[in-house]
Amino acid sequence: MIDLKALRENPARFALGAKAKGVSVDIERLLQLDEQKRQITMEREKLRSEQNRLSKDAGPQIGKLQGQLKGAHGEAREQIEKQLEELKLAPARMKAAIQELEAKEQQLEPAIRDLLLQVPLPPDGDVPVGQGSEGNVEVKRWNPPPSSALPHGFDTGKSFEQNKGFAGKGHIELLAALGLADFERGVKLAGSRSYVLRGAGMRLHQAVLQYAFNYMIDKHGFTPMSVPTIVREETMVGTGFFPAGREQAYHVEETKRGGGYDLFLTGTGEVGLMGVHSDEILDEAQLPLKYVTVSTCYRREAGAAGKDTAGLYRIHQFDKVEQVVICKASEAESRAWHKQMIGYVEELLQSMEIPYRLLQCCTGDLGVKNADMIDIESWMPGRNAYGETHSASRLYDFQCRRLNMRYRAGGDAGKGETTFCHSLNNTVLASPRFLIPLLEVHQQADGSVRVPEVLRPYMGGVARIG
RNA sequence: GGAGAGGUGGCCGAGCGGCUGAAGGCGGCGGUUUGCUAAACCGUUAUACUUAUUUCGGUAGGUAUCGGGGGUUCGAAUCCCCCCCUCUCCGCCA
Repeated sequence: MIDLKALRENPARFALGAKAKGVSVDIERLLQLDEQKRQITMEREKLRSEQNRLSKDAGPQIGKLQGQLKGAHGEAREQIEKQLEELKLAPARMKAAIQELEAKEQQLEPAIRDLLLQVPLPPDGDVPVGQGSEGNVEVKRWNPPPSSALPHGFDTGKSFEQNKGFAGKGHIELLAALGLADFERGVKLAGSRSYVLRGAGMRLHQAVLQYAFNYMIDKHGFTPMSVPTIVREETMVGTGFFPAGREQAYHVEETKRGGGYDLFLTGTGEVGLMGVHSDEILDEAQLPLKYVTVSTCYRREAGAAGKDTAGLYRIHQFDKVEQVVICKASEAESRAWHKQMIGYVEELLQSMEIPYRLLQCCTGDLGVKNADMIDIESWMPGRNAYGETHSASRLYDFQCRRLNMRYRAGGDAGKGETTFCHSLNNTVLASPRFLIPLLEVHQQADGSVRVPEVLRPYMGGVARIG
């Protein structure tokens, strides 16, 4: 959520930002409604203030008279009753007027909130302008140098055969040949875009996840977390996935069964990690919070019908190691963390000798909550193309404002202003999608797949699949 | 699933129709004292929205907030209704 005050002061900035992102939202109307509401609120508060004053003046008298009333009879009683009536008259009249204004406010509120939630965070000035993914800009490319695993290195500018001396297979073919996955039975169980991993396939899946998870904890000091993957609507709204991404989430309709609220399956561990400290005021000294989780992710893939239907690329359920950083409200710090979080992933990919590139996403590809986003794409020989495996976002206070996550300057419950935190997130590793580059790049001429050395401890020492 | 008890400021905890934005304690901050540390004492210490003013750091005012939402009342932390959450006991259970 953006700051409504900032919007009032500089509507053009947000209008341009929305335009650059290709998001249509009626900012003009939002400002009008906000202005209306504030007028009404001011009036109401004025009345209320007056009422409070009257009440304070008349209150003790009323109390006294009511006490006298108990022992009074006849004419004296009538006298007191009359006085009471008079005393109550003025504040009672105000009450009606106040309630009327309150009703008006309550009419305006949902509309304002709906619109406000839709206003995207404007992209940073240095983000290239573009319509969609075709406007993204490659900023870096890394190819593995020669090594024992890849004697000639791997150059994504050349064909697979030129690199490795034989014609490679795609991951679907490899999975089938090595008995690592079973798509038919997956579909039988759970419908399209479902799969079963088996044997070394499942083991490799777990190995990359564990490797990546431990890597963030042991090498970079992230705090390991397990967080809910089935959450309340407030958490989805707070983390910025709703309302815009509502169609992407599986919806568990508990209210239909008599429950008090519905639940939603999360499409990323980010939701749980960011939700942990919602409605909290953290101490400045606690920051930055560096969290990593590994969790199952559920995505409806609505609107992706017909896209990437085969294989492990676009599936409804997968597992992901996700990192988030919650830091102080500082653009410089936010930018520095972004670089670091990307750096961790680069290191990780390099350790597994997977060619990758960094893409600076353009304005049209950012989504409502990001000021800046870098996608990391791994080389997928079967597609003869890079495919997105990671996405690193910088959100400033957009998410923390929605989540009401603040910190107090000056350390342990000390004095100081409260400020919304800044947040960032990045994939560490998502599997089984990541098995695509892993299997395809490391396949051998004999049809087997070499397991990168760093993964072997997680595979019971296995060096080769098949 | 059944039966009970509760949710009050950063934390603990009192209040159970007006004198309460809220006692007391802890913690934090400032000060006094003091070889140092500690202790003692004094002061101070919620958040959001909003208005006016401003030498843009403030200053003065208003409204709201005692889990959330509604209601009763001239007036609600306090009474009533709905919801959410926590705890205890029983049942079921990976």
